[in-house]
Amino acid sequence: MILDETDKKILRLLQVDAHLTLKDIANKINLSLTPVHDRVKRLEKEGIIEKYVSILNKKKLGNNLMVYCQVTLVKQTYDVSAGFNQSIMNMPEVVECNFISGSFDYMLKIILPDMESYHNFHQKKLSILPEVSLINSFFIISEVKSTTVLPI
Amino acid sequence: MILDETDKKILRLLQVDAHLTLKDIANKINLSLTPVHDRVKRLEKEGIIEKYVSILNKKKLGNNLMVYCQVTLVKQTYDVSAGFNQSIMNMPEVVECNFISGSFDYMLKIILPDMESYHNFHQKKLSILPEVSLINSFFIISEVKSTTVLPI
DNA sequence: ATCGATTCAGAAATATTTTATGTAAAAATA
DNA sequence: TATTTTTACATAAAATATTTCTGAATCGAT
Repeated sequence: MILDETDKKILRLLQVDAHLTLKDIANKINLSLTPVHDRVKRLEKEGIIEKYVSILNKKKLGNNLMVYCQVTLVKQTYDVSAGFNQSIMNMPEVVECNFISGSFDYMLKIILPDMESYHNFHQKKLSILPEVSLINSFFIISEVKSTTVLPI
Repeated sequence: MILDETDKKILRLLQVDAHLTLKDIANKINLSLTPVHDRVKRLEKEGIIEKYVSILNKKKLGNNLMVYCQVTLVKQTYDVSAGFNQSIMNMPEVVECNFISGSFDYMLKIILPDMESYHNFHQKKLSILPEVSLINSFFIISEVKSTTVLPI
């Protein structure tokens, strides 16, 4: 699927604010409702637009700690890896998990209320997994940038 | 601000799908439109709901490479740090940047089309910064989990 | 030149959001 | 305890937004 400049303009706008109305978008890119509507629907159908979500404020929800965890598995076989993946999917505090090539196997990003919660998570949920051999934690002191916007 | 169970139910729904109508939400939590409307407006006003965004498909936009970069600065002074932060804010391929305590200073997450783009980014945009002393890259082989949903 | 496909505009129909009005229960005050 | 105030909710009407319909203009291909 080929995106023309109009598609890209729409995507750039919707990435930043999904609550813009079709009319808002139409005005901003000098078009009528119809093409904007049709294009958005097409972008949704094609899966270019995956979903619309609300971004909540971490701190106001009491989540004041973010941690990167480098995890090394006991073995690098498919079974061990699949078992680990499965466990991670059911951990809401793990907001990011990526399989890595390097001196460890996974990079995780964890969001939690405080250090006590992290201690608990580390001891009772992560290190307890049979697939996990080593955990290396990096505590985030300050968030400089965090965006869902992709370059288009 | 205190969130009751009804607020939390609304937030859980909107985090996953911001295109649910007030009616949809009202039905799902057995309420009428008014309280749902009023609560959502209050959550927006209080900043609990920060924004509504569209999530786009990386691969369909041609971004097939994700990299974590551990960056060490030349000095850990405020000025150097502030200069680095400023530069990062203007780099659309850097979707995440966090100041870290540990054996390096920053953890970055980069999204790009391919290795060639990364090579270019590394040489022409990142390592060229006067604040940067060392870059350590970890290439993501496979994305296991990536969510904007916070545990509530 | 004509046909078909694509892209867009305008308007009507439908659905959603917003506002207004009112009621009942709980909390606060006299 | 009685009264007032506040809070939370329901229903309905008004204002907006989305969706669908109809048709015109442009571009390519035959």
